[in-house]
Amino acid sequence: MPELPEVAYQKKYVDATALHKKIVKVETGAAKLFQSAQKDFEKALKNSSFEETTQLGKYLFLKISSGQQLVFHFGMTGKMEYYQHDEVPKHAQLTTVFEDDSRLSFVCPRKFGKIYMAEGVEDFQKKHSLGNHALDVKENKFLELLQNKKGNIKAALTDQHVIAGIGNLYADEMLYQCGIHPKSKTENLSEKEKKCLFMEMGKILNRVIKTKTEGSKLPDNYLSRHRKEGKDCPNGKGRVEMIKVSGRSTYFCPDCQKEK
DNA sequence: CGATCTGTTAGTAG
DNA sequence: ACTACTAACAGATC
Repeated sequence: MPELPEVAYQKKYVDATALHKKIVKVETGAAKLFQSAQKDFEKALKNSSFEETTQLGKYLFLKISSGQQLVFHFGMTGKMEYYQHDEVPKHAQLTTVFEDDSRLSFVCPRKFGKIYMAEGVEDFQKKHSLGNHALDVKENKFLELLQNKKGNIKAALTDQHVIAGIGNLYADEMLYQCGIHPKSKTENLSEKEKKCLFMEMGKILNRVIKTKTEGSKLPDNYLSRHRKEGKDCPNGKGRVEMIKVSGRSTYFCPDCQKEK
């Protein structure tokens, strides 16, 4: 569940289900996800409650009564599950049992996720030198960030130290919508192209958040809906191709996106 | 069976 | 110091 829109959905989910309930019991799963001792998490969470949530890129913060922040990174397969029964879901890595006997689990089958305890959001951001939340970045700042980036544009867009929240899927979408080849050097992009990327970043992320919350579909002219080799490009004549860029599978239309 | 998947990070080499 | 590429992590799904 990993890029910014999916995490936004998880935030809404937690807000709607798990706030302000006293935690009476804590259960932990695979040790490798925990970035400090599991005992410390149990100690901090027990008899506390979740007060509010904050999102920064692909990270979700749950503030507990002490002011500390429980932080989740969803890896590739993490998600939150709230439920009333006492059968713990498969691959639950952290489960908090509330006073009313309902539960919230962080479920993560592939165990690529991470769980931290932080003193504050800004503190955490600094410590991990994360960029700002993609939807909070202003156009000027966006242009400035791309100004001195070497390498291909896709790597720059998905670099969490530059901007937090864009992953493989929506980077491809942004590049497709702007007709930019994913291997184009960032320094070769025109002002117009960079401004297009900025605009599409906001448009796409907000659009995806909306579809996740409403359960609706993305527009047909989105590449995400044709993300398979050989599929017809929604714009016309091209066919979708898959290449590796910075080690990641990258889908694009060679007809709409020419390399620079 | 093998290929693929929305992510990060350590290691290596330049 | 920065940049670029690779492997590794682990399970589900097609």
